[in-house]
Amino acid sequence: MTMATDVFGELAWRGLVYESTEGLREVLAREKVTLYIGFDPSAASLHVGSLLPMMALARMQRFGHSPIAIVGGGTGMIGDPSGKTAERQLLTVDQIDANLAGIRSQLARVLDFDAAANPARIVNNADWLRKLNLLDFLRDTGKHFTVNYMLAKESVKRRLDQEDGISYTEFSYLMLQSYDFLMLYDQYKCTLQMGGSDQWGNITAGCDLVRKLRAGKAHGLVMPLVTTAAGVKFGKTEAGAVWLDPNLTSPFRFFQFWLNTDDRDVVTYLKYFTFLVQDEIQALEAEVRTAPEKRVAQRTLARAVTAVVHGQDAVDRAEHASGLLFGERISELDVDDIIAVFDDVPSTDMPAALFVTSGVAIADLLVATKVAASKGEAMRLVKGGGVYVNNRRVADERARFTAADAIAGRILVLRKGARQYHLVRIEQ
RNA sequence: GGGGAGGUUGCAGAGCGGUCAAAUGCAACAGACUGUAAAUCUGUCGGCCAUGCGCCUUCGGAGGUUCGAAUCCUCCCCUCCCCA
Repeated sequence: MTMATDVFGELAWRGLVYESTEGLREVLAREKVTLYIGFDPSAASLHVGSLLPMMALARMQRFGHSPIAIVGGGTGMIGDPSGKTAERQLLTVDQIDANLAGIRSQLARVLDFDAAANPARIVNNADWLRKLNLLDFLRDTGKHFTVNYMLAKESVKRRLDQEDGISYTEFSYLMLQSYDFLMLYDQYKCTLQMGGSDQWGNITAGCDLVRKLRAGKAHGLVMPLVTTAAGVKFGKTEAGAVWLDPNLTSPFRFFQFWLNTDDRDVVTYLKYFTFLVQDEIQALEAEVRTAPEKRVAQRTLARAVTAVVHGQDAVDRAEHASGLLFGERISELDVDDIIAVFDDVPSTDMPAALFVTSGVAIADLLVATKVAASKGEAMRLVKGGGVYVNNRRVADERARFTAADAIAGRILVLRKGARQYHLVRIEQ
């Protein structure tokens, strides 16, 4: 048996079922449902954390269910207090609309909108929330929420204990999210909401609302939070969050992020973030045990995820670049090849006039490219042996570089630490 | 309205007239080891010039006392706690 025969079983062996409502498993086995997951529109791009729900929608669709991605253009204006310790910065309508467009295209990478029987949909809850009338809302929906219940919510309780408290705005979030569920139930017969484990309270509240107002049975399923064995926040690197937008996180860095996955996490991530089946993952798990240094599981993970998000071309280029960067001598490479390899890597153009006679000091180079925040820091880095030019360690913190040091007189490859690269192009 | 505690370098948290760019922990960055992993160990961790034990800007804000203040005084702003 290489694949669970029912979605619920499939999700379960992948470790994606953190909690679910009674009877969901049977419902999913019996009928095709419409389900939804909400995505946060507070940025113009999703990051790797959102990959888990994205993949979840795709998995559901593969089993014949109809996925809806709801982008919270309405609720995004409010801000979900779940998992937040501080009040959110409110976004303007324009910002949110701009963000929606970006997110939409990213979701489109894993969802099939043209499937005949169960097409995926993306909806914006602003369509109904923005035109909501306060009095009607309070009478029809608000009546079904007791403040007692809302106060008991974990996310609210935590904020109540805090000095800053919680605003009425964010306090209302629960009702709005529940209202979304109700609207989707009405419009698309949507009977299942999924999300991260922090959404459990919001989701069950929605189920209750559907039951009270429509006498319908709605379900919820939440997935675990993605953790790292090392205890750091998932999806962060030295350079910050790992985004799905290639302009924010280059495919090369994206690929590298996955490739650098901890041995202890890699099997979990294969289950979470790829479509690989049980047999394949088990084989990789064995590989991690017997030959961890080969990093086969990490490589497979990086390939699979990068292919889904950026396409096979990006995978090929990232692997090619990785091979060159971590393998051969850079200075032996062809300039055009280097420029191609470093296509993804941040770069800075500097006028040729600077590179004549005495040249540019390494510290100035590091500051100009923002590899170091200050000259003092740059000096320290070099002194500590953490700076490389053209893959050669810079030994002297007062070293200067001229066009003669550049590859073909045009390119200096700066590197900080093991793998943070920056390309300096000398303008001709 | 009354009483009390406090705001310190990313966070937490010492310092309470000079030896304070400010202990310690965490985070972060670099190095060693290694498998582009983890753990561990080492170093760094305001800025500038340069390499002197130099200069500049920092300890909620504005003034003041002093040869000298994060440390004392005055006023202001903000937070928390207790009482009403």
